[in-house]
Amino acid sequence: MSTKERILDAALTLFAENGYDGTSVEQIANIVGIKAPSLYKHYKGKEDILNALIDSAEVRYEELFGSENKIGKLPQNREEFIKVTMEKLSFTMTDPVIRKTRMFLIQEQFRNERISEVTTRHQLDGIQRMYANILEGMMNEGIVAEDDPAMLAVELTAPVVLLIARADRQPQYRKEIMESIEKHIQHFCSVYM
Amino acid sequence: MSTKERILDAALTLFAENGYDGTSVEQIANIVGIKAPSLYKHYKGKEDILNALIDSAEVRYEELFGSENKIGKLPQNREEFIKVTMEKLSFTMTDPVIRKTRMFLIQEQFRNERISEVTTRHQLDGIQRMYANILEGMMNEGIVAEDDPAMLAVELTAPVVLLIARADRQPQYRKEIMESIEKHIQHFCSVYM
DNA sequence: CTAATACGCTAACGATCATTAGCCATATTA
DNA sequence: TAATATGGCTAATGATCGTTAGCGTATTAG
Repeated sequence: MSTKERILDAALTLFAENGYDGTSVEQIANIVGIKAPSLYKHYKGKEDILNALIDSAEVRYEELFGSENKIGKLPQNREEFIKVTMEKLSFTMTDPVIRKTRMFLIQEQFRNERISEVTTRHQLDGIQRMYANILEGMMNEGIVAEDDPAMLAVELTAPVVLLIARADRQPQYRKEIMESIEKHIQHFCSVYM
Repeated sequence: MSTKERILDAALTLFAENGYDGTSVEQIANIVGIKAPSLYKHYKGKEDILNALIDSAEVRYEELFGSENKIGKLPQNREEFIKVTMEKLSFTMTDPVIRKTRMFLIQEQFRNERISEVTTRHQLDGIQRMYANILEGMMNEGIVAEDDPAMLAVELTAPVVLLIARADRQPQYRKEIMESIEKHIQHFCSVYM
């Protein structure tokens, strides 16, 4: 990894942990293993690092939820749907970069309009559009009862997003939270499938 | 309002807007109309103000969701339930103190364990326990189909909480978000009532 | 081979931060 | 009425912040 990338990586870790204002340029440099002024050979300043991080958050959002339904082929029944969904969520929940990006965005969401928008996409639009696609496909195949797919996607994803946010906040309850998520998905399926 | 209260009030406004680390003691003093050092006649330091704010957030949580179902008498039908719920949500969404408390907590949720817990109560446990009570009551009276009340409360409140958070982030969409909330509640009722 | 670029370093800058010391006027209490 | 407490003020402190200047070395380009 290049120094420039390692700076971004360190900044993401620290911003997620302590927020932008709670992180000093020196702390970032420390993790990278250089002195603070050397950092300015790679970025114009602290704000520049912040913007680069938002850029990479946008890219990651595209990778996760972007353009087409990235879940592979459509689940063919309730059990398969639950299995695939839980796997994807478990990954989202534990992958360090995704997790840090989420924590970083949530803390800085009021800082400027761009972060507000990215946060909304991360927390709402992205996942919901993805599941709206999946559910619509399953409706067409008669696996899911006919309904507004966008609406159903909200009902499915909102509790999950909130519970994942709680796991970020209180990682000591990760196991129980994972069970709550599964319980919710089971309930969702029992109502709509 | 006493100076001590006005300091808390100013701090809440600034912490909600710029976060704890993004707010200086001088800014707080400016709003109150005193000089920064005078502030130390009322609080030991900045951290002390933070703790007092968390205290008052806990009190507010108790007032909003605490002990008993505070929604008054049980709604007797679907229309009444929607009306009462929308009123309560509209208040929660726009009341300045509640809104600022929410924004403050969300930004500082990773700062320490106490804030983590209060945030969880504010965002999850509080509202959900309240609606679990209401829904259970309505089940007993045969208005709502028999089900796990806690589960149903999650399905009802999670999308609402997420959408309110979005309204905090992007107030320019408040109207559309309010409509989304109503649409979701209608959908919820059409499924379970 | 030489010039230029990239990237590390130290030293130092001014700005801002939270906080303390100490002074003074007013209000409260003994 | 005297003593004390309250709550404002100015001045100043040391710490930390982000950032710049400028130097040296190694790599790259012409």
